[in-house]
Amino acid sequence: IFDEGEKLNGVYCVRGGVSKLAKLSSNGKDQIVKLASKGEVLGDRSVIAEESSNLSATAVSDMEVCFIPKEAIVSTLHKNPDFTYEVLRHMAHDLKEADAVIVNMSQKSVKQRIAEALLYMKNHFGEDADGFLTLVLSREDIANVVGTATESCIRILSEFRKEGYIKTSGKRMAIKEEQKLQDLVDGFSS
Amino acid sequence: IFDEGEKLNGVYCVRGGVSKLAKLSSNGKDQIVKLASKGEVLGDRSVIAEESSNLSATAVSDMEVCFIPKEAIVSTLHKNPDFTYEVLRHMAHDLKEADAVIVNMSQKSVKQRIAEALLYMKNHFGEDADGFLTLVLSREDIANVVGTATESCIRILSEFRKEGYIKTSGKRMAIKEEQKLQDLVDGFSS
DNA sequence: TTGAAAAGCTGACCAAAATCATAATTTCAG
DNA sequence: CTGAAATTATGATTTTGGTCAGCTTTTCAA
Repeated sequence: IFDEGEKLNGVYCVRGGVSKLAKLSSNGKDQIVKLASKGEVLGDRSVIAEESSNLSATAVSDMEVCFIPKEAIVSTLHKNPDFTYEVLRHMAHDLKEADAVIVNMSQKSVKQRIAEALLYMKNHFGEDADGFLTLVLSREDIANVVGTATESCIRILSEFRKEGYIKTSGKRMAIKEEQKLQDLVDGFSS
Repeated sequence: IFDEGEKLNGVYCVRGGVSKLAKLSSNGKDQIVKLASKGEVLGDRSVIAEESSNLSATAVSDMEVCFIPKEAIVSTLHKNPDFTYEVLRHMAHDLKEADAVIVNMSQKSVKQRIAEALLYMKNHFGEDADGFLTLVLSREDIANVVGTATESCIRILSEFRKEGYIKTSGKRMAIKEEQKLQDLVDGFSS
């Protein structure tokens, strides 16, 4: 949808499908910073801060997006203080979430972060009739979400499968023992 | 100044000195999310998002702060759209910085992150006449900034000292070879 | 001034995770 | 359907960094 460093002249509103927002690190690996789905807006930070994008946005599944030009946003922000205030509240909330992510990244183990990512996928994107997660990500994408090597991610998912916490079918995954994963995240057992 | 979970009824404006904003992780360790100095505002996110604080703010050095009650902020935000817009721009910028921190945390080694922290301390807080960093942090605080164990932090700083990149005098530190540290951060050599 | 507490330092050891290598499986275009 | 490419899987090895333990130095209050 757009690339890192690109100058955006508008924002994208997600109508359907899922997009990953990633940032390239100096060692060449992508770090996925956010997964955006229906109702979420991409590029708002860059347009508001009047800087070029710090992230790239890529479709994970087929997507429908609509474009809102920069001028429309900026003029609404100036004309409608209530709107601005709401955007502000939203950003303040995002910032607090970002703090939580920073703490997770630096203090939790890869296993805990993967368990957390699975729960996040379930809670934010749901599961289908068979109990499989609606959002299908490659192991590599999951690894990039939690900031680890693809192999480590695969290994830990295999372990979860052997423990019976999840089941897999191709790249589709289903959570069988949500509580066990939650315990892992919370640091019970190990 | 205030604690995590506390309900703030105003923001604090830093007049002088330095404050650390930290978040307690589930394993009991503090993660320092931000160092705030003169001109910066503490607690703005929580007041704007109308949530209780997700961070604790602690003085690192003697500080002078002034308090601005919540009502004053909120009413100004509603009355003065330009002010709101500026706050919004500022937050959008902070969010982009937070993304960068997330990438650093997950993709860079402890050594790289410590080197980066030293450069950050120099660039944001300056150095005195003798070339020592103005901001004096304990090894433990530095470890909490980069998200590592205190011992690892000490070990790596010792290494930097032996390599001649920095010199130390008590807990005061001076950067001798800025370029070498920068090369480390950028991933040249190792 | 002194003695206890805090901070800094160092070594030994261990666990977590990255890397390298290679194989099996799945996906998909033609 | 079929073969190449991508993805998933797993083993072996190495590196990084955390933990534990003991020690020295600094700081600071009584």
